Amino acid sequence: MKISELSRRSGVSIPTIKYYLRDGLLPQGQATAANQAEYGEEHLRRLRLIRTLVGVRRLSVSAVKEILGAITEEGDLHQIFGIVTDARPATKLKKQAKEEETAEGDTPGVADARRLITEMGWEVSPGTAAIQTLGDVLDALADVDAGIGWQSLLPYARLTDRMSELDVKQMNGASGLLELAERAVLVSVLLEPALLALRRLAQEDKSARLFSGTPE
Amino acid sequence: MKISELSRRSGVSIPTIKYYLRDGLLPQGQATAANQAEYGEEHLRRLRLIRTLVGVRRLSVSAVKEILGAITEEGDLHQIFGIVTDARPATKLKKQAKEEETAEGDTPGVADARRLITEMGWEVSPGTAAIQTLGDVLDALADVDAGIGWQSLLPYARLTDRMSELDVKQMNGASGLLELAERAVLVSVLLEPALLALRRLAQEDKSARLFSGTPE
DNA sequence: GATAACGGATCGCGCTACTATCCATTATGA
DNA sequence: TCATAATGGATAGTAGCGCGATCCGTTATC
Repeated sequence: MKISELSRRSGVSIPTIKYYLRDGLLPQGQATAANQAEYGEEHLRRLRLIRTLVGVRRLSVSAVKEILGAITEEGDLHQIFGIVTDARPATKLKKQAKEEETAEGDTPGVADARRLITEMGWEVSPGTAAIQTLGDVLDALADVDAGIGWQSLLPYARLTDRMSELDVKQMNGASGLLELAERAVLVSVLLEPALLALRRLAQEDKSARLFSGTPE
Repeated sequence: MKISELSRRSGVSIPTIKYYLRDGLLPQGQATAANQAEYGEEHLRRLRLIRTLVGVRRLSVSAVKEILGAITEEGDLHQIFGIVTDARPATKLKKQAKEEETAEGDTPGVADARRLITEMGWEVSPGTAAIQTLGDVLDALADVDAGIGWQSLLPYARLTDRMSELDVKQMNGASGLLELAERAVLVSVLLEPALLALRRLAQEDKSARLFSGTPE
């Protein structure tokens, strides 16, 4: 398959494919001459996966690159889950705002996040990016004085614990290791917007029953 | 309070504050002269909320603007929830990819999303953006042949249903209507990255127990 | 043997979220 | 009182991201 066919079958323009090739998102095809290369079905699968993560999940190209790197390097599924978990969604902000940003120790929020993890009995690697994310949110909640602390998140944590059991159940039925890894990415990453959408729908349903038509 | 004090107390640079004022994210201060204006505590609160949504939740400035508009316009809490739910997180993609994008009817995924909502007994306005989001994910799952359909999402939906009950419980204790609306935004929007982080931590825990050290 | 497609590289573009600079005006303090 | 600094308002510039457009010399195709 040449690049034009790859473009037609994937619906991705040739300049975009070239861009992904340059950036290392998509592996180079088998070169047959100085200016000819052959692409296979794996390239098509890859390309579809990339477009799904970028288009639907709205990950940055660099984040997708990290995830694809994790898939490609051989490793057990737990390692893949770990790297996928660590993949950062977007760019960071500048400094300013607070000194805590540059401090080398844990922020109060991160300490609370670790408390929550201990309370749940979860065993996770202590440097996971998710801990930082959770800590950032707890810091922000404290900053705006929302009255929502880590204990308030415990019931949420119990629900996500059950969710993750569903997640690992979705992993059955994949054949090869590569396919299993791709499936892990889909379940872990692509389901995220779906879960948020489900929560918002459920919120709308609940808020209709409780708050509608009852202004101050 | 003048702009320099607002900047110091919020940690946001003066040019950025000016930018938010221009963009209508932050209401203008009370003008006391041609080149003097007075800002109050509400401006400080607003600014902190903006920085939280942009910095922690990583919403785009335009999305934050929509949400703040929803807060400010008087309305019942259910309306606010609805508008917050509809607020789009990022920019759209170009066309191409599939013809379904431009089709005016529902995609198969959106139809499935509506089936799921019916099955859950949820009552939501039929034009909610969350339905589209959910449909997009279902379409993407079908495209990559993941074997995950709307029925697979039912157990997830039941968990998010319980989550939303927690969410509305968090709404207690706010005094004014404005404060209630801000709280709704925090619970609905700011908790999203926290929930994803919790799910990832739980996934790492579960995958460690099930998959670690068992390569092909 | 003309034409089209190929790969590879470079340049440019539209968008976002700011940042920097300039300006005339107004507060501030020795 | 008068130099200095800060203010609001406007305009212009910036960095990064995700591509698209174009040129190039080479190679398949009819």
